[in-house]
This record gives sequence, structure tokens and C-alpha cells, in this order.
Amino acid sequence: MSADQRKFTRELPSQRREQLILATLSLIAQKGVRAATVRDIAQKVGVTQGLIRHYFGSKESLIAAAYDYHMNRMTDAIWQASDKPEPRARLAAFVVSSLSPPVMNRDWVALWAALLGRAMQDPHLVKTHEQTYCYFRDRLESLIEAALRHEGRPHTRAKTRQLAIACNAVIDGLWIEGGALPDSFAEDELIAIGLRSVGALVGLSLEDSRGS
Amino acid sequence: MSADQRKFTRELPSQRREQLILATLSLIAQKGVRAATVRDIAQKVGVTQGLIRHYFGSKESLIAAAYDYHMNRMTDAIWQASDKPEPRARLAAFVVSSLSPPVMNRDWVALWAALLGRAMQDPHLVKTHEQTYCYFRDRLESLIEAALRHEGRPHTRAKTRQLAIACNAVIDGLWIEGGALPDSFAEDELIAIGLRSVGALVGLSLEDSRGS
DNA sequence: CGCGCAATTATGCAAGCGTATAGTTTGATG
DNA sequence: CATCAAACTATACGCTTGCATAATTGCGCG
Repeated sequence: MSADQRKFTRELPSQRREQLILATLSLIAQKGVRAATVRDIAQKVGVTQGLIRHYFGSKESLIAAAYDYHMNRMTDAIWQASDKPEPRARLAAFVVSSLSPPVMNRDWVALWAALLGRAMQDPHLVKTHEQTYCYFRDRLESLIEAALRHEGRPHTRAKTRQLAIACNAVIDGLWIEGGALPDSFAEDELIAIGLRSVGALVGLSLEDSRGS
Repeated sequence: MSADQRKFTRELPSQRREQLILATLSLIAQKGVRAATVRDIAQKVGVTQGLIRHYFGSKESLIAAAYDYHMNRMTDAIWQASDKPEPRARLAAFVVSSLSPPVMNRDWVALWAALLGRAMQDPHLVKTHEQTYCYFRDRLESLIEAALRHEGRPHTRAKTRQLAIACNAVIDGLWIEGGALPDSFAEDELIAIGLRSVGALVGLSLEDSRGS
């Protein structure tokens, strides 16, 4: 009976910001950008819409922050799996984690697609997209460079860059289709294709170097 | 002085439908889905918004029709370039036209991204996406199969399918980045990477078989 | 305890949205 | 030239949206 009479509870600003961002991402992933209204976002967190203005100033700004947040958690999720010592195994782990949950997941692909659609209009969002893409490609390039050097077959900088662009493209393409049409592919099929493809592009066999 | 007193002119239903679809696609490509309002679409054609309801029943239905239209014109634009007699040249032409205007173009990529964001929510749109993807991949598969057979190196059906999935992925990935970040790549760089990559995946050299 | 700041709510507004409906105009037809 | 289906306009309604403003409330701090 002695229910809590408090009408609301305060939170640390950083936590509230993250709650609002996560609610935004969740709504966009499940129902699209248009469904992510300030009212629904606030309701999902359990607050009123005024807080969004209080923390982010505008909805556009919240979307931008959510885009940053999502891109960062994607790169983090991929990168944390690359702690193998052997260069070839690290490259393989990069491919595998890119094509496994939580990275390859319907929600995250839907999120990416929905936000890219906005990013191509908004100058601020396109900057985030560009940074993420370059970060990815540069990481991939250094992994490829290390693997080739370790095999005693170093390539020129320009050649390595082109390999990185190609490998990034094939990983992205597989990732998108795996997320958009999850029922079209067998379990681990895309991972196998990804490893074989990156291996064929770079000229290394990656399929034997898979770890847990 | 004797201005035309007619308050409007009639058009063939099929032409009016296409005008409305093209206006929709143009608006989405340039300003995003949210900017494609029934009023703006109608204004772009020079009619009133009532016509959209008259021809399509609802805006959602117009979007679906526009999605179909765009996907069809993309597949057509790619496919018409594959009239070469030699199998390897046909495969190369497929890659080149996929990574050249009008297919690889900021507007068409923006359109694809914006509509994919919706497609992942709407069951009807996801069907269109699936059909287009399968059409693409099947065409690619038959091109690869023919090229390998012509070289006297036929593969199993399963192996050919996986090659098609991988080649499709690398083409898609390059296409997206070329459209989203057109300034990041030199002229024809992505075409060269695409030819080299598909060649490496399939095990054929495509770079010498480029035509006009 | 009670002061004060800011986190949070409550409420309202103005604009824009998609849709509905009724009326008007066109142009082919006989 | 009269007819008539349908292509097209005109208008408005109801709803949702993002944003603003002012009033409240929680809670650390002296």
C-alpha cells in the first residue's frame, strides 16, 4: 500500500542520455525512422517528451547522437574479437565477427539502412558515415598488410588499399543480405563465404584459422 | 493574350502514374523519404494531391509502386549491357555497368538506402527487395556458370551459388560506397577493383575483356 | 532542516501530414 | 453537338508531429 509517492526519479545525465539513445535505436530498428517520434521515445524510457529537448535540444540532434552511438558500438563489437596473435587469424576473426551476431543481425542492419537513408541528406550524418567507413577500411587494411607481410608477400600501399576496399565491400554486402534476408542463408553459410572470399581476394587461406 | 483557358489537361493513366512515380523517386533521392509528401509530389508533376489517391489509393501504395519501378529500372540498366557474345566479356560487362552511371550514382544509391529502410518494416516492400536480390544473384550465377564452363572449369551447383553470392556482395558493397562517398574514389577506380575482385573470386581474369 | 538548482512534468500551440468527399472540367464517342 | 465516364480540382477535417513555455518536483548540500 505504501507505494512510492515520488512522481519521478532523477538519473545521471549520462545515463538518461543513453537511455534515450537506446530507445531511439530500438524504435528505429523495429518500426522505422518515422515511428521514432519524440513521444514514443520518451514513453519507452518512461519519461515525458520534454526531456528530449532538455538533453538534446532537438530531435534531429538526438538522431545524430544515436547514429554516432550505433556506429561506435558496431565498430567496437567487431574490433574486440581481433585479439588473436597470429595475423591471419586476426583477419579471419575480423571477418567472422562482422558476420556474426550481434553485428550481423536484422535489427542492426535495419538501423544502418534507415539511418543511411537520412545520412545521405544530412551533412552531419554523412560525416559520421564517412568516419565509420574509413575506420573500418583502415583497420582492415592494416590487418591485410600484416597478414601478407607475415606470409612474406608484402604488397604496395596502393595495392593493399585496393584489397581493403574490396574486402570491405564483400563483407558489407554479405552483412546487408544476411541482415535483410536472414532466412535465405543457412547457418554459418555467410561466414564460410566471407572467409573464402576474403581469402581469395587477398590470396590467403583463412578457413583453417578460425578460432572460438 | 489568348492564353489556354483549360484548367488542366488529361493524360493517359499510364503516363500520369509514371509521372507521379518519377516525382516521388526524385524527391526521395534528393531530400529523403520524409520530404516526399503527397503535396510536394503532386506539385512537382503539376497536379493536385487528389490525383495520388485517385491513381494509387494511398501514399503507401505509391511508395510501393515507386520501389518496384526503381528496382526494375536498375536491373534493366545493368542487364542491357550484357549483350556480349563471349561469356567472360558478358560477366565483365555486368560488373562494369553495375559500377557505372546511371546505376552507380548518388541518387540511385540514396533511393535504395531510403527505401530499404522502409522495406525492412513493410512486408510488401521486403518482397520486392527479395525478388530483386534473387534476380540479380541468379543472373550473376548463370553468367559465372557460363564463363567457368567456357574455360573448361565447370563447378558444382552449390559452389557456383556461393560464388554468385560472394560476387554479388562485393559488387553491392562497392556500389554503395561509390554512391555514398563519391569523392573518396578516383574515376573508374571502383570499376577496376570490381573487375579484379570478381575475377579473383571466380578465378578468371576479367580486366582484359572490357569493352565499350 | 530548508535552500536552490536542474531534472522532470504538464500543457498547449502551430504547422504539416494523409485522407476523404463533393464538385468541376475534359475530351472521346456516337 | 449533346452525352458521359473519369480525370482532375477544391476544400476541409482530424490527427500527429516537433517544439516551446511555465510550473513542479527530486535531491544534494550547507
